[in-house]
Amino acid sequence: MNPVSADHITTLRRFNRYFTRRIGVLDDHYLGQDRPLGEARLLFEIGDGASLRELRTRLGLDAGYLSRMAKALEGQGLVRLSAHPADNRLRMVEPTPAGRAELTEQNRRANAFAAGLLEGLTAEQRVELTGAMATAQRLLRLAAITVTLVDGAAPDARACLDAYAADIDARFPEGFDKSDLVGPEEVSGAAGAFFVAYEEGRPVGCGALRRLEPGVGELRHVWVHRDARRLGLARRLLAALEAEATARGLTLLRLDTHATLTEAQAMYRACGYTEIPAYVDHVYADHWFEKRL
Amino acid sequence: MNPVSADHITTLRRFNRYFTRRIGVLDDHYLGQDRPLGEARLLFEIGDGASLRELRTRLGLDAGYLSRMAKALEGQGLVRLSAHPADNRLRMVEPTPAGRAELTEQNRRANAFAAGLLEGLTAEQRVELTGAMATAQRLLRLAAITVTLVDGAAPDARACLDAYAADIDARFPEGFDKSDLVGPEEVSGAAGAFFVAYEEGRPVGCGALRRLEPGVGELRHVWVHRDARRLGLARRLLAALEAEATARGLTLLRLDTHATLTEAQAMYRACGYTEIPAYVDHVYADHWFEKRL
DNA sequence: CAATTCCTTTGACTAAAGTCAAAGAACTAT
DNA sequence: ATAGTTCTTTGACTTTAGTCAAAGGAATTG
Repeated sequence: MNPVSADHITTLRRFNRYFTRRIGVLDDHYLGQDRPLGEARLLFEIGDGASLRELRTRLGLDAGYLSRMAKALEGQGLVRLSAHPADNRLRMVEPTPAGRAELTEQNRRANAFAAGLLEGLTAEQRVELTGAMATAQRLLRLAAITVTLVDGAAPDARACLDAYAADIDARFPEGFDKSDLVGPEEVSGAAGAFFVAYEEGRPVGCGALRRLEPGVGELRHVWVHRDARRLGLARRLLAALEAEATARGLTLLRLDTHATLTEAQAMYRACGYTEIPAYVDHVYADHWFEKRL
Repeated sequence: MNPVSADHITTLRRFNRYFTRRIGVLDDHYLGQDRPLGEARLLFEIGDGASLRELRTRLGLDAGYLSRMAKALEGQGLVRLSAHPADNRLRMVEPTPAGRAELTEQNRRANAFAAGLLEGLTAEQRVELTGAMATAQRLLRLAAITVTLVDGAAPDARACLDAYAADIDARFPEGFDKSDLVGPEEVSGAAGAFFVAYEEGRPVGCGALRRLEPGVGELRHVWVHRDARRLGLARRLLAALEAEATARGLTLLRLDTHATLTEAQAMYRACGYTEIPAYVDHVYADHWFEKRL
């Protein structure tokens, strides 16, 4: 990793200070106008309903503390507590109509606050500001995503492949059959490698490397979760796969893809892959690429 | 004011939520590693020294609460309390060497945290991210600045003019004499107008409009505080002055400026002012502009 | 089916954050 | 010089946020 310049650190910290002081803190204040911030946040996080367990992990709260806050909200008539239909240990929390009304009001206030911030700007400046925020958020998210080598049989790996299969099943006119996915043994140990991208603990992307023949590898199942697209994550995955291939002494990488996946093809081209004739006959493939490492 | 689009509000709120959750909160956590957050923040805010009164307004704290926290920090040997030399009601707080050491450590941690955030990005992405943050901050600041009409004799107006005079005294090779400033009566009532730009309660810019002759006005002393430059504030001031001139039935605005103030000249040109021959003989003027409203 | 794990509740605390009002010393304006 | 204002301190509180451990019912696992 190249070292981080002091200028960048200063800019980030200055922005952070300014932003949290001016906006973050104020926003919190608006959120919990009449009730403790903890309760207001909890109500917000409950949204359309959730289990206590989910809330506990999402907000990082103590179980006892959460239990009491939920009871307090129930006492105020804002939420209803019930047992989970399938697992009686879990408790479900749902907003009542009064709770929903409060959420709507929270929302209205937050919107008014945001609108107030933008009001002093011209239309072009608003576009510039929101554009800059979107850019910053995209890059902050990308920076927080880690790409790790996992075993091909790991639950996260299989979960990614299932999600991948569901995604392309919906995209290919002919559908997609899961039997076409690589088996765990094809992407483990000497045979290959499997990478999973994690964002805040959840798998949001994957990519597999498989040995085709001596010196030649194949990339398969490069996939990014719908919510994590347009961040530049596919390129990160590709870079990890290529580095792994190089480390394994492979000098040529091949891959096949489907005509409908035009963005994928564009990305492969942009990353130095060139289209080649079919190197293998494959049900779902109609474009083939390779890159010399 | 044109209405704020819902898309912009959504983007801003989404960014706000993501940012405060991911960075703001964490940063606070790092700041107050071994001591209560309140004390850590107070120490940070004390910096190289401040009065309790200043801290109270800056942090918005209760006087009693602040007094106790300051005493707690003193008890830990981190700050020294003393009376203000000129005003014995005020108490000054200064960090001791131990306090400074703690600040340095706070700083180190915050830097490490910021560096960690940027680490996963390539050099170009870091430039893009910090650029976007700088843009966002600039526009958020601009949005928070209000331009108000004040009396030419108001203390804020005179304070701005004094700062303006000091600024250009340092820039003009021949210096600048304060007697050249407009008098309060020239920019009040029917004779003229005076605008002050405020950022979080402090005056950070000004501009004066003076009636020259029927239908013709003159702009004078358009100034922006050093800390508030490059935000686009001068244009805002100009817009306010022009709107006022229009409201007063003026159809032509004139102004003079000095050869050394090249950015000012560029701005006037960009805002539709055209250079004209001298309309008045004036010590500090060697360029003249006008604009038809 | 017994042991273990999971999830929530309850009791018993603590620390931090903040509020309010009274009082007193120091300055300011008239 | 006096009245009013400003700033800080102190006492006496309250609320919020959070921790820890014990306990019990419900699922899971060997």
